[in-house]
Amino acid sequence: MATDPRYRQIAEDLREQIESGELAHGTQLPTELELRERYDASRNTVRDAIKLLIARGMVETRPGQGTFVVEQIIPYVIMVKPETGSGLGEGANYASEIEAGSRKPKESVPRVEVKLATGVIASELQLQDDSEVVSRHQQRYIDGTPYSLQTSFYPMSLVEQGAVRILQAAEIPEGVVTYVREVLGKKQVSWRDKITVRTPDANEANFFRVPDDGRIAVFETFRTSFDESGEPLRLTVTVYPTDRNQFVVNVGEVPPKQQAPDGQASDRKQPE
Amino acid sequence: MATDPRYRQIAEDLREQIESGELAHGTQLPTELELRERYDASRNTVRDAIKLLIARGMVETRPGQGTFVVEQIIPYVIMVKPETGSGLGEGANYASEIEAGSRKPKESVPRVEVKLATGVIASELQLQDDSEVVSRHQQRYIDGTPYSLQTSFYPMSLVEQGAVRILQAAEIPEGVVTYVREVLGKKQVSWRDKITVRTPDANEANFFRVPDDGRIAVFETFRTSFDESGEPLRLTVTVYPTDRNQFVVNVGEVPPKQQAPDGQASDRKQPE
DNA sequence: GGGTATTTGTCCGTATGTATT
DNA sequence: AAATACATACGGACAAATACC
Repeated sequence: MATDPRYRQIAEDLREQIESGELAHGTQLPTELELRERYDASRNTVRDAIKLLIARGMVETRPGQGTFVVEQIIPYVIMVKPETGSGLGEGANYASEIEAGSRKPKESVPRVEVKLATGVIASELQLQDDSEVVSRHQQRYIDGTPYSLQTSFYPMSLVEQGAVRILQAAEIPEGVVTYVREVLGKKQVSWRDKITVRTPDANEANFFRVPDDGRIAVFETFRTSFDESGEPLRLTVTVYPTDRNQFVVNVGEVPPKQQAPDGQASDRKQPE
Repeated sequence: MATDPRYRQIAEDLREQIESGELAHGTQLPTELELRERYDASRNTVRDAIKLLIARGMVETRPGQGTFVVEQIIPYVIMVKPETGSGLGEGANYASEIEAGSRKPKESVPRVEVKLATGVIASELQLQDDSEVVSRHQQRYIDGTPYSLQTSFYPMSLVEQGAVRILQAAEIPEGVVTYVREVLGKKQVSWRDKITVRTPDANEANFFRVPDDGRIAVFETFRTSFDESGEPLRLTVTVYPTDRNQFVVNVGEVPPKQQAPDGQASDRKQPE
């Protein structure tokens, strides 16, 4: 068997030190020059090893300071399906999807635009390509840290039928879904969530304060909501960083979970 | 404003060519030497630009051949919640979670082990640390390509109560859940799914045939199933590559989706 | 604020190895 | 076997960010 390249050997050695706890979370690694001497390799080779650990999300570099083992992140929990009993079709205030606790959600004033539906938007809302839709975009924070970017798309027909407040660039306190139900009698009775993962674009990387080199992916969720007649009411596209979020779906009456800080990932199994 | 480093400028230029369709999916980029001349930069700088595009999942390199724009992948759709009407608690045969069509699922013979529960496993199954659990591990394929790695953990108490076939290293055609219901009368009435994303370990990267540098993440899902008394029956941990899978959750009566190949991601919105 | 030392980031040139055709 | 193209590794120079005095 071929021996691993030098930079992989070095990365492997550092990885073991990190996983064994020898290098604790948040502590600084030896500098590149020290590692260069320790492993008797060139600085560039050491840097290649570090790049590998960065790609695996184990360390981060801070120019002028050094290289550090990343801190553990306690993930936010996103409930896809509300607890049974809380009833469907609320979901206007996203605070309900956040685990209770000391966490304080905050959201920006929506930016409202009228656009032409294309691609996924048209297809999910079952509209012709280039139909008009209203787009409402918000940035959301928890405890001051960027949490998600969300854009909801509504068919323009809702506005034409009288739900004009959808066009207002202001929060709709009772929620758009409640508003549409009150004005038009259209009730959201079901939805489909699609959860995908991709690399963030430059804007998203900037907002979430993650590196813009694609090494931290984002969840992109598509929620298409339907009324009783099966007609799509809206499409909500939400983007979350994968490094601090997880989704939970409850099916049936699930017993409440006693809070455990949820240690590390499971020990994994090898395919023979 | 500071100008971007050369390698980012080059990456940006190539990115635009790819996204504009000038460089179609599957086509070869100019070689490093050609790019070196075109951009009047060193080969190492060109390589840094390509590394950025690799991290973003836009291109791949093949030694001896060249650098290519990655092909579009048509994702598999994983249904988290079965269509209403299909009843809960089947889910033994995972084929049901795959979209119908020409796709042929296949799974390996389970590897069965008795282990001590630790961390998440103990906590999800509400067992003491170091209690015994039965682990059943399988590799699953669709159309011959690696699809997921799955390990289910069962409390040893199920075996002690008489469900001895859980220990057999062979498929249980009717499904373990059905078997447990028939033998012990314990019925799976609910479950909780947790969906997270992380980088694959070496074994997973090898099985899924993705690069082992962490640039393609995996979904790791935890499904904890409960019986009528709220007692955990099993924990199933499944790992899927994020580059070819997506999750769909239906809540309420969702109208069937007319099949559209689901073009590109939504056009994204900028945080002011 | 300024100056200096430390540390990582960028960019270059070169040589050699390995995979593929 | 030869040619091509990417992978690894080295060494060097300077820039940029940070911390400290």
